[in-house]
Formats: sequence, C-alpha cells, structure tokens
Amino acid sequence: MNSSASTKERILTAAEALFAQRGFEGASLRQLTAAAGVNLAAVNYHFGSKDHLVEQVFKRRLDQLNARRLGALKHIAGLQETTLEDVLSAFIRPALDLSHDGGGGLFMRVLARAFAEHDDSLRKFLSENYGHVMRQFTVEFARLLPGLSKEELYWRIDLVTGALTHAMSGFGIIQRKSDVSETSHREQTAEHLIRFAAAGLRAP
Amino acid sequence: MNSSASTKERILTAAEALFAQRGFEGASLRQLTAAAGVNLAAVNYHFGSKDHLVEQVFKRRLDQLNARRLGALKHIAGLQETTLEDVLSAFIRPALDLSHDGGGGLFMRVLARAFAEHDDSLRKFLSENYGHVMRQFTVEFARLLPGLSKEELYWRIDLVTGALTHAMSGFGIIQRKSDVSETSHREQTAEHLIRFAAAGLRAP
DNA sequence: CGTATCCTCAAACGATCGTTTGAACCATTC
DNA sequence: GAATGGTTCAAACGATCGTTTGAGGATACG
Repeated sequence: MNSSASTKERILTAAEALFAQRGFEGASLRQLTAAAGVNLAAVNYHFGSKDHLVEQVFKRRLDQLNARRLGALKHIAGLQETTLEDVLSAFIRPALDLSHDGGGGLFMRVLARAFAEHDDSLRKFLSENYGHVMRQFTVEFARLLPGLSKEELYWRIDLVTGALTHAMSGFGIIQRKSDVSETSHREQTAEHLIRFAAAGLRAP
Repeated sequence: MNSSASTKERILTAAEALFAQRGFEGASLRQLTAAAGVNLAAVNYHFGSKDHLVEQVFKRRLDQLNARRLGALKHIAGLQETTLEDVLSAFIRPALDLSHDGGGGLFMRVLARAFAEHDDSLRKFLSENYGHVMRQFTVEFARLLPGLSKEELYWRIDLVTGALTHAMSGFGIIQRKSDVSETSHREQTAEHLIRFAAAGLRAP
C-alpha cells in the first residue's frame, strides 16, 4: 500500500508538470510514466483512465487551495472590520502560496489550461469542486460593495478572476528578477494584484 | 487560383472553429478537412504542415485586429484631449468587434488557448505580430498615467490583458441573455471592461 | 492538339496514441 | 509452505495521428 501510494503520488506529480508544459492532450502517458519512473500500465491500474488521472491531478491541489482559501476567509470574518483588501488577500494569497509551495508550482498553469479547455465534463468537475468557494467569496464581496448591482458584481468578479488567473499562471511578461528573493517577489505580486483588483472592484 | 483560395479559406475557417473547440492538439486534420469539405492532403499542400496552418489561422485575424486597434489609436491621437477610457476603448472594442464580426467569433477563444499553450515557437510568432501594437498602447498608457513607475505600469497592463482575454474569450459566467440584442450586449461588455480596467490602472 | 501548371484525390506510410492482457513478483495470512 | 490479493512489468492491441505519394482532373497557353 505504501509503495502503491508512492506510485500514485509520483504519477500525479509528473502528470501535473507535464500537463502544465504540454497540455492534457499533448502529454502522453508514455512521457508521463517515463518521467515518473513507473510502468506505462500503472496509470490505468491506479486511475482507470487518463481522464480520471486529469481529474485527480486537479483534486489533489484544489482540495488544498479550497481549504486554505476558506480558512483565510474564516479568519478575517472574525475580525472587527473587514476591508475589500482583506477578502482579496484571502482569495489571492493561498493561490500564490500554492504556486510556490511543495511542488505545486505548476498547478496554476494547469488550472489556466483547464479554463482554456472548454471540455464540459472537466468544467463540471471544476464547478463542483470550486463553486461553493466562489459563492462564499461572492457573498463577502457583495457585503463590502453594497453599491453594486448583482450583475455588475458578477462582471467584476469575473474580470478579477481573469486577471488573477493570467498573473498566477505566469502568462505575463513579468518575471522574477534574479536579485529579488522568491518570497519578496511573491509578496510584490500579491500587492500588485490586490491593489489592482480592489480598485477595479470599487470602480465608480 | 480562385478555387484554391476558396479551399484555403475553407480550411482556415474550419480550423479556427475546431481549434477553439478542441485545441490545437485535440483537433485532427481529418476532422478539420471533413468539416471544411476538402481533401485530407489539402492542408499539407496549401500550408505545408499543421503547425504552419496554426500560424496562418492566427495571422488572418491578428492582421485584422492589429489594423483596427492601431487605426483606433491613431484616431483618438488626433483628438484634443485623450482620456484613459479612450485608449482602453481603442484597445478593447476592436477585439470585441472581431469576436462578433465576419465569422471571427471564435478567434478570441483560439487566442486564449494560445496564451495557455506555452509553446515557444507560437509565442514567438505572436510576439512578432503583436509586439509593436502593445508597445504603442503602452506608450499611451504611460503618458496618461505619469504617476506610475515602469514596473507598476507593466504589471497593470498585464493584469488588464488577463481580464480582457478572460472576458473576451467567453470563459466567464456572464452570458448574453435572450432578451438583450447582441449589439447592446457587446456595448455593455465594452463598458464593463473599460470601467473596470480604467479603475484598476488608476489604482492609488 | 499538346504541354505545362495548379490542384484534388484515394491510398498508404510509419509513428504514436490510450488501453488491455497475462505472467511475474511480493508481502501477508492461514 | 501454500495460497491470496495487491502491484508491477513487458508486450501487444486496435485506433488514430500528421505526412507523403503518385495518379488523375482541370484550366490556360503555345
């Protein structure tokens, strides 16, 4: 069972990296299993199919991400006064941390690919694992932006999501300079994102 | 030559739709040529390879988009006073129009896929066909936002790009309601985008 | 009419894809 | 020590991929 769990984890990690690099269709099981150092048949044995493997790659990280986001949201809900920046921080920083923690560095890029794939079953899976988190954050945003109509609010949250996904998946031209530590670069990224998003959400 | 151009156009149009729907790797030449009603070998005859076809799909629309964006930018440069909203409009509206005009409705989705693919040759191609337009808009943004450092400005333009790409490629949850005409929906989209982006760019 | 040029077509090429198979291995249990 | 259930392995399966080939059709020019 231990060696099995290790094989599964090795597959998941190699899959995450290869999916980020080559896409879900572009990464073959042969490249993937070779990178993981396991037998080709191990994917179908442990995951049933390549599609199920894709889902599990998402599940492993989304569970982390959702838990951290909700934890951060709960934490600031206990404060006396919450600002828009606090809620944005609870939304953004867990994702940034995941981008740099424990090997999850490539996951946001995989997530961005999933946005680009309009595959319905994958979108349904994401919405089921993601929907309730977004709904809770939407409630908080609505509370802090009472002047916005529901439609306006949805629009702006959608645009914030686009900006964050873009930035967090490393599409952008902004790269960390060699004389800046990773920690401080992450902090700068978070500040830029929060400042921009807060201003956009507060737009007159 | 006429029937040849027609074959090429049919391939380009079918490719654009299939690339948007299934991705560059996911769309096969057999599906593609069947949808276009042409022979399988026609792609390699007219375009040399699938990769070159991908480039030409981009080139056909990017040439339109770049021309319209630069035209709009030139137009407002002639005005006495230019606002941030004017420049954003010159940047956003041509893309929105392209999303609804002359069969280019799926192109922005293809473009978003290209952002997700980190394929270097494709990125290089895009940067060569896209770079000078972005540079011109950056100059205008810098002029209208004199308080921002270069780094801040790049960051914010990058975030604006992310928000626009996300919105224009139809990722978002916002869909046109049946009681709203396409024209007015496009206008509303443009207004939301411009308002949000302008506020984000002006963030303190 | 003959030739040249461009284009289309069916067929096949080798490569690679996701998946399945059945034997071998290895720890645990009786 | 024989049997069991979970796991790994090399090998093969049929399907599909992008690309190439060579024959044939179509049109224009001499």
